[in-house]
Amino acid sequence: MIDLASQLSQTAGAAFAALGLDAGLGAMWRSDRPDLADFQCNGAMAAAKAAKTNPREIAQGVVDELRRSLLVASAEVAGPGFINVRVSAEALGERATAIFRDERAGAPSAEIPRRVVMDFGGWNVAKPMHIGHLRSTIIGDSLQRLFRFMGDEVTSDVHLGDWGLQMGQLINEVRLEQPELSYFDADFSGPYPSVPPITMETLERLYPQASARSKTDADRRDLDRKATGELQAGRSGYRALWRHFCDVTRVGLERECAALGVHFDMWKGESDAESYIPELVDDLKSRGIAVLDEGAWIVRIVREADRKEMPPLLLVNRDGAVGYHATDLGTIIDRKRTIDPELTLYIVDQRQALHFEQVFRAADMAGYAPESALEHLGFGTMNGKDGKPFKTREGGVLKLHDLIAQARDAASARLTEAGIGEGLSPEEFTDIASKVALAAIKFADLSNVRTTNYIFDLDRFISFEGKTGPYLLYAAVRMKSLTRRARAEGVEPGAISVELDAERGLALALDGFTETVRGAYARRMPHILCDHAFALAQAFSGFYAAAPILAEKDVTRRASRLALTLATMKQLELVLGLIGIETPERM
RNA sequence: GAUCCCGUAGCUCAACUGGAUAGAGCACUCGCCUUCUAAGCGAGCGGUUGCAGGUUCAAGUCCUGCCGGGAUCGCCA
Repeated sequence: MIDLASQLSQTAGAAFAALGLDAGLGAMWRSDRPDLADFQCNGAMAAAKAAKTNPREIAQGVVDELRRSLLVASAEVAGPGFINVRVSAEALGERATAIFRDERAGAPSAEIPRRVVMDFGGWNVAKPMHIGHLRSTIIGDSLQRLFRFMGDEVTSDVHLGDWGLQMGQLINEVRLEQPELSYFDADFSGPYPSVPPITMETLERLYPQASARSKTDADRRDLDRKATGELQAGRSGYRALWRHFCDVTRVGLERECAALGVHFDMWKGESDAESYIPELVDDLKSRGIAVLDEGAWIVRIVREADRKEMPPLLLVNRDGAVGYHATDLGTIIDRKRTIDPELTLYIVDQRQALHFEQVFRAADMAGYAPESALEHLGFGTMNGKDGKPFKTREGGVLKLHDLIAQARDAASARLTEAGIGEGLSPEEFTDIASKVALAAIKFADLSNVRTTNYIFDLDRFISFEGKTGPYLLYAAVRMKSLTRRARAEGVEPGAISVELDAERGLALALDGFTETVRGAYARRMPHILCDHAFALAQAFSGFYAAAPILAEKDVTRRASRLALTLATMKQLELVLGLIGIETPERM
């Protein structure tokens, strides 16, 4: 299953090679001048620069070769040495037909499947999921779907923040409010009560309090550090209380995950690295990788080539407690022994870039994992219209739960307004509204380039027109409707032949899926998938408006258009699946 | 202070490894529902890519300086 661009690249590459030049110069891609060409190649100019010859001459040689290809309807040299190619209608029709028959609708597979771990570090115990957490969850989910689709063996780990200072802060905050709890007894050894002494609501209230006090009050901070150290050292009552924090939080997070349609293979946390910490510390100390400095054990990771300051990795602080540097290293050891991944991806806020740089270097120095097998996939933050971290009108953070609820309400209102709800059962109505809402949210977020900050605009997130998730669903639903009708009327699909401009555009869009998937996979960029989905839906909408499909009288042509529709539907559902969007049957 | 990222149409965002006339959506102005879902389609309007230099046949993209915004910089994660 080779896409047109690759086939053309091979032909052009061979022509370059025949001239004694690098075959890679023959790379062709969709032209950004659709008025002039379907595909273009710029290699002649680069080649001429290196060889100090005339680029148009080289280009002409390649063009002569391209013209022999059955794919090519026309090929010519333009401007300083651009090579412009138009593919034949026959080639486009065959390619579209092949996509129609292909289970993967033209998508490539990984050449060598790998074991891949995806770490979604970002959620914390006791903190509710707010819209700031949307990105790691949605981006990570899209990537795990994409990597699996490519054939990799993916293990996703939610990797909760459950082991740091915030645990000591919470313990002390609970102690302030409920000092009578037996968990604080030094000799606590009681059974772990089935009813937690705190609820998620309590935790959500206590956490900001605790954090604020710890920040402003040095004495309190010392107590929090001490409690954290004791928790990590195994103090029984603290462990029991901590376990409650984790359990209560997890129930809430799983609910949000279900609402978002996101799945994790493992619900591990920083604390799961605990058993590896002693040997990790010993190992690094004994090999002289960790050194004592100002009472703390650190790993110096500076390199000569560094231009920026590289603070050392803090392995054990002067109170004997470990932070997330150590737990991340411990987790690397854990994964090495249990999964032995060839690649680990950390889908975590861009602001953690330095942290991961430190951890990766240390892991490499210690021989736990080569730096090349560890990748931090940072993402930008969501800002408000003022460019600062997003706040609600009341000044608080918008909870993910509330965002989803608002989107569902908006979707329900839109469905009712369009009169869709009348013939549907309440269940189906709710299901459709939910799918529309999720599509709106996910697409609005994922269509931004992963690495940059962007402005969160609620209206845009739940809007249903233009370049939005619901637009894509609408296109898919039209295709499904046609499919149902075709089945009912007994119309069969046939070989695709490309006649109209709209059909040509749609066939070219379908062909681009191969490169889309390859690019999104290589760069770990879901927005590339979004762009393709939109371009495909747009091309289909144009086709739908321009050409009768089942209403077409000519039987062969009708069969071709139905096949084109089915191919598009399959590919659109595939790509939507990769960004975590489900399509309803009607809307 | 040091380092890194960002600055593209009124607004929100694209632009693959440097390629041709910088593309979408929203908003605004027109036109299109007696045939397959108008959450749609077609057309128009809208740009000195923050500023000034430089490299190149070619710069939104690379280099230098400046302006504006953000992030990070060992005991919080």
